[in-house]
Amino acid sequence: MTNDIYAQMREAVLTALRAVVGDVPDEIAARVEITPSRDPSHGDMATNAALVAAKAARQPPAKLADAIVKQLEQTAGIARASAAGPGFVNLSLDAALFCALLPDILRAGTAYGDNTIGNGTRINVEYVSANPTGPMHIGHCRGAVVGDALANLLVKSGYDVTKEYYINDAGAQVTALAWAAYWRYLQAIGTPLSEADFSGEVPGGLQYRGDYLIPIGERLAEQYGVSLAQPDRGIAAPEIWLDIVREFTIAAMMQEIRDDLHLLGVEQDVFSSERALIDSGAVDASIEWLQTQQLIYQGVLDPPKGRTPDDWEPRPQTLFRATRFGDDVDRPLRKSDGSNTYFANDIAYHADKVNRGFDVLIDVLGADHGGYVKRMQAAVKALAGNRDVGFEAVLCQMVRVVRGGEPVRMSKRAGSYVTLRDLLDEVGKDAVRFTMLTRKADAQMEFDLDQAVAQTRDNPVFYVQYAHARCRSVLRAAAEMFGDAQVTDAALAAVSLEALAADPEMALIRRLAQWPRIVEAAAQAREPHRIAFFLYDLAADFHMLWNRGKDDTTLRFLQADRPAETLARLALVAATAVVIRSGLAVMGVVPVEEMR
RNA sequence: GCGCCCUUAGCUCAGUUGGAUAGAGCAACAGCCUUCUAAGCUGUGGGUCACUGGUUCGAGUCCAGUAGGGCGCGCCA
Repeated sequence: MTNDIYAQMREAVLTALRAVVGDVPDEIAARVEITPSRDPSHGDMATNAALVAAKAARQPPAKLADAIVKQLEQTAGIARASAAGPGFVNLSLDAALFCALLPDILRAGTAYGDNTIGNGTRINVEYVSANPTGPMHIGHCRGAVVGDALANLLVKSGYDVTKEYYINDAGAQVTALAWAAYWRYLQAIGTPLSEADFSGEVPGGLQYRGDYLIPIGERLAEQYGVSLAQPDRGIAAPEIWLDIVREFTIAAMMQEIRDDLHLLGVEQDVFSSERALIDSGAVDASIEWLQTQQLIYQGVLDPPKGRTPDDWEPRPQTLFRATRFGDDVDRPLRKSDGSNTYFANDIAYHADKVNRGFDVLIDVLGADHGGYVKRMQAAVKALAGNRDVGFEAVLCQMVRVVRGGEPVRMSKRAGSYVTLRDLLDEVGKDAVRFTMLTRKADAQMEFDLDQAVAQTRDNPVFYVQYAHARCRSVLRAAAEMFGDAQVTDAALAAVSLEALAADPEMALIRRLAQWPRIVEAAAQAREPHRIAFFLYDLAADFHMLWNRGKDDTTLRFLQADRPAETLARLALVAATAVVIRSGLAVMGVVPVEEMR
């Protein structure tokens, strides 16, 4: 179990509070917080205990704070306590208490920062879920990275996590895909049809004209010869080829998507197929079940207010009573022609997840699906019955790709980026992942190709990696000095740390001490980007300490004539490297050993 | 017209779930290489947290409204 100084101090403060006011009701205790001080002159951390307890205790906050201070002054590990402002209690801890963290970090390794707030809760994170109608592009990439990092974060916080991909392999889109692949097939066997002629025969016209289907057409030709076409190499009846081509193309696209995800470092546990769900009868079963709950009726929706579409006609549809669960309007499950809507399929899919026993379902979605969240929330509530199943959405805003300040067009022209593969080729997996996590998911972001590979401070990927490389560099040099056995994490966990006292050293240790609470808060808020910002701050603390050695040579890590001091500092360096690795692991980024 | 998200330094963004004097990077200016990597570090200047009210010990953070931007609004997925 992680040694969390903030959690320890919280207990100490609660004990002090009880000593002053007697019993503390749970709802007040829950509001007691320990936060790191922004201003070092306020000590190491502060608590709002007196402020939140004042009303119930019928004492002015400042007076209560004074009483708490008296108690805390007796507490082991607390060097100073003082009341301040409207009733804060500032705490300064013994340096030894902070230093005692380093051996814990070194022994725990990247497990430092793990917590148990998840308490084994079964949680399903669904992300990416791109339609298998083409290669992955940058738009999919952000959701993939955010979802994957979120899953890692939840694992680290003690949740039982399943990472899932929902394949939208049913419906009109994949039929259009099959037609497009069929066109490429006909081309491969030498059809006399022009593209325009062919397109004219396709219901809805030819979509998906990208080159990526050319090899699919060739493989179809290899495997099936001319058997899927008319003798004159024209269009055969769809019954002859549609199912075959559709299955073949979806399988090929999914393989490509999985390859891309693999290159991005994303490995999901479960791939669920919409088509399989439909074929199994699950969709109809879900609708029937909702019917038994009397949550379904035939009705006519009002047109959207103030914006009636030109072709609007009131039509009776099968509707789900989403309003009963907090949605704004009831939502259609069946179109006016009786076929199921996408929402109906999605209900069956989420019912499937509910039935698999998850306690929480998280969908990582593009922001253009934002309007979808309420109805899914309503559906999950209905499907869960008397069980308590949470539904949450993490919305990812658009990414605009720029190079040198100029937007990069999403066209096929040379030098622009269409596919995830191209992005990975230029920037690399680690920079893509890290950069995608340097913004809140629900804020629009600019992905600057130049910045992502720049070796300067304004590229956080580089800056954090550089800090880790510097740590490793020091440890390599130390191994020369002391021998390998002396500078392993295990050996450094046992060294005396009394020599650590300088301000920048203590600042770094205080930062390391915050790691567990950062992980906890990020997991609770479902905000993996906080990890990236923490690592950036941690790297800044380390780079600062490193450079202090320039002004004051006694602050350099390696002191040939003072081995005890050197070993203490090595323990700090090694612990810093551990925490950086721990954070990078959440982000799915590989730490570098040296810069080249 | 309705719903969701957004608006913080010249620019790009954080802001520890309501805490003390709102912080980073870039850009500007002034410094630091006899070193374990200067790919870095230090310092200075820069703010009506879009606006107006409200809630309370306390609001960038919560609520209502206004303005501006993004996304969405039955028979697409």
